[in-house]
Amino acid sequence: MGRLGFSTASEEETWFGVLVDNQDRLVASSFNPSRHTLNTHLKSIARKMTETEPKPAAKKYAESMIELFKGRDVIEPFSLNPELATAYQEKVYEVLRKIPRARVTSYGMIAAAINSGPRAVGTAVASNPWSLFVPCHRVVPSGLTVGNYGMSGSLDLEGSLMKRKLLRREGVPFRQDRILPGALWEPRGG
DNA sequence: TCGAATATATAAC
DNA sequence: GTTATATATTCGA
Repeated sequence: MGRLGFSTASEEETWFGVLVDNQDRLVASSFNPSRHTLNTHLKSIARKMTETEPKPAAKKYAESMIELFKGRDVIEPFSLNPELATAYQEKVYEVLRKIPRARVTSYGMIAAAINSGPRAVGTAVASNPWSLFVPCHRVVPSGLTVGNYGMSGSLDLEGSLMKRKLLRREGVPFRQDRILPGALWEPRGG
């Protein structure tokens, strides 16, 4: 692994940051209202990499994050650096990337699709390094509540509210605090 | 509502 | 290496 690049952008009182490798592949992305929390989080990820020397990075990813944050599609292609993912996590993330915009699926449905268990899927989804680019916010509990969302590592009410906001902006239909069943998307096997 | 089952990941030994 | 502990869950009673 060569040198890592780092880039941030800000919008709507939220900070967005990406780590990229020397081939411009995404190593990680994250966002948080607190710039400090965001930096701390990305730095802790960077420490896991074999080298962590910063370099000026492609700003386009941070800007893409803002597009995704606003619920829009991103045309700009991106590729992912898989170094941080285990084989099992890759299987889960492969499913996540297929979830269409404005749709959701559940931890259990993913588990069924890859012959695993829902709690295991939960831990994998929770450690998704590529916030927004790999849409882990589209995974919800089977009861179609919003469920949990960790922003830059922290699990709190803010996270849930953010998850709900992201889904609503994409066009996921809600009634009160429940997602309407029509938004449910079933992962096809493999 | 509550407890058990469940498949991973991680830390400690 | 191996074991213990913790999960962004689920299902049944």
